[in-house]
Amino acid sequence: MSTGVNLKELAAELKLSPSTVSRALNDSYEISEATKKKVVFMAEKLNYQPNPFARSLRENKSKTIAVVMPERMSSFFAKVIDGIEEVTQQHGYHLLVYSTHEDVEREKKIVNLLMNGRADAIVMSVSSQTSDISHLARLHERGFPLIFFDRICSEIPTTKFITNDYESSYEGTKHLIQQGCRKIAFLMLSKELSITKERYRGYLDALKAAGLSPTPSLQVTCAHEEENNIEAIRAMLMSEDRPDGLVSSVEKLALATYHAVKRTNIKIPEDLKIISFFSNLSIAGLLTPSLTTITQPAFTIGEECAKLLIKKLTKPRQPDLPNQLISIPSKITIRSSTIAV
Amino acid sequence: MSTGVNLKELAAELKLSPSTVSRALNDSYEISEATKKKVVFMAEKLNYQPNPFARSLRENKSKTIAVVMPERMSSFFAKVIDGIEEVTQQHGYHLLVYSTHEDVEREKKIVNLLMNGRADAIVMSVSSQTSDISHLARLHERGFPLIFFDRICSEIPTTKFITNDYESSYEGTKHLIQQGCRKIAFLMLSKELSITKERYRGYLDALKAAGLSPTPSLQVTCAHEEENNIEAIRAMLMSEDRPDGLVSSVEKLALATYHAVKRTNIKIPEDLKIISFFSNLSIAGLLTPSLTTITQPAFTIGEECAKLLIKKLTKPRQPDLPNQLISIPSKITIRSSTIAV
DNA sequence: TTAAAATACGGAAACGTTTGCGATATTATT
DNA sequence: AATAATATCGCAAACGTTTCCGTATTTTAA
Repeated sequence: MSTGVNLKELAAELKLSPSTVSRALNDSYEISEATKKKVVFMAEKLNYQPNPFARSLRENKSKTIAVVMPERMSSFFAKVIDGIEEVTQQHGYHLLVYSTHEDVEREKKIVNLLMNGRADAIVMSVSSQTSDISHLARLHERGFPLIFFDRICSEIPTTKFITNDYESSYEGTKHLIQQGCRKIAFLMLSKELSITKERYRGYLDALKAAGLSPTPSLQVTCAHEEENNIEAIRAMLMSEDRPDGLVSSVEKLALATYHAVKRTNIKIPEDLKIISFFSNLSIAGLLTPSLTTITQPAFTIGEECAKLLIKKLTKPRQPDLPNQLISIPSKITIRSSTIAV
Repeated sequence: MSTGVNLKELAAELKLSPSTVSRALNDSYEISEATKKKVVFMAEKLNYQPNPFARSLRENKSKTIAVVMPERMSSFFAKVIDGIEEVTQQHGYHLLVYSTHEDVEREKKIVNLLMNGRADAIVMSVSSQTSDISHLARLHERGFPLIFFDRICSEIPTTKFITNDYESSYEGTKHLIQQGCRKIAFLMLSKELSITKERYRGYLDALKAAGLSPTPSLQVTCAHEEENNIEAIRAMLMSEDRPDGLVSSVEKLALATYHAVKRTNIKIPEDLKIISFFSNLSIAGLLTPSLTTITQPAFTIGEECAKLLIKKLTKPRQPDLPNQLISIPSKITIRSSTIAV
């Protein structure tokens, strides 16, 4: 595979030195307008493309951002990356995308590989297994630009973008209560996850505010394997203490719940009302009955992550990413799954 | 941001020359086992990470593969990338991922950027707008490794991975006919797309084989905007010549059809039977009624693309990617949406 | 015992950029 | 008119690897 002409060849063609050509292409003040024109014209003509690795080596930056997330087949993460790409592409940045598949070991391997400077920054959402955060701490201590979104790592003092997990969960639970629910289940992934902690807290506080007490058996922690989740949820739905309402803290568990319900004779919303954090709006409306959702601003979260990073990476003397938690509110859309009958 | 030690510093620490250390780490036969041990040990101790750009510059390869696809929020493409990542990660390759959002201009920009060698190969599925393929032809003429999947570009003589589009569509249409359908609609994206051409051909041939003639007004070409698609489909479903069966050539149009049907009093499968190319199996079972699907082997397609590329890129003297069309069969799963009543 | 071959390592060039510094020619200043 | 300032460009180093080549030492062959 032959890459096209390089700087030296372009310079030879112009009877100029490589340094002059380089400066001309980078619009340096040291070069006259006349030669700039000539250089740019010839560069176009020969379709000169600067070698990205030579440039990266020299400038010690890659114009690349790495995105590390737990899974690819999730409309939430897909939208976040779309948002990131939207702004990074405008600034000529490239995206390395990695999926950990909820596996910490894979996450560690990826993060360690990224320490060699292949990317200028990392924006990530941690895996549900992540409890040991030494790999992330090391990254940050080295001064590597690191941003978290959604599933954050609060111990690491950097910028994190989330939605208002607590409030949304509180409001969602409150909505169920207002619709007459008294025994409300809560579905979550690992309890270590920042989002489950916050959403669980909102759920509990809403119960308490209504004078309800949580039922431990109705709080089920799920895993990666869908079929197992469906069965666990079905068992819970059919138990003695069966719930009349359910809050799912993530999209996939709402789908698992619909599957579980299909295996019973439970009726939604008559016997069970459901609300879930959910990003795939098109699907939410197609479920039967349509699902009341807490919609995270996925695309915006991605955009904001990228904007901050681009600023940090392109402006000359930027400080470290501040230790702040930026919350962008979700929106609750009431559909049939929580309509009182 | 401080990257760790480099080769020179590591060599100094060991009182060896950089060349020796480099060879030791690359397990060269010129280095004694004793010093290899010492070098590897010290490298581990100092956490030496080779600079990827220096290596890329020198070796003229990036250990990176670019994936270019039309959209990210599609379970099919997500699964394909998962498949690609599964094998590339095992070989230490990285993935640059780009979404064209079905926009040719964006596709061209991305492809042209990729010509500078930032990636060692491209695996792509073209946008629905792509009719001018000069950017892809140029890429291939330069000897750049290029693989197509799903939405291929048949004019370019390289390897393409698809599913058995024609046969699956033929069988799917035949299934509708067997269930009693006589007026069968066909939904597609751009007619330029390889997949619509093949799937449309299968549809037509199945009609012909059954002695049915296609109705032009039942063949609707959709676009990017979901709401427009829904309305176009609804209009078609409510027209004089309303269909009693429907084949959707892509997943998103099946969802649009369910939305359209919700706005009418049409009953599935009583009034209308539906089959679609569809990858999100979990969702297919949750639709009401559950959707009969033609499931493409998305993950496998990704794996096969990656395997071929890895072989081409890592083995010493590999020939160019052969001009071949590799078909991996889809699987039809019959669900309620096509059950005769 | 001596020449040849194998072993183990170092020096330096090369990959393609960017940039500090020096050099020349041109213009402005006094 | 002599000097200083400015404009424009080239030389060479540097980024961190890999690898060609040379060299010194040791081993093998005759």
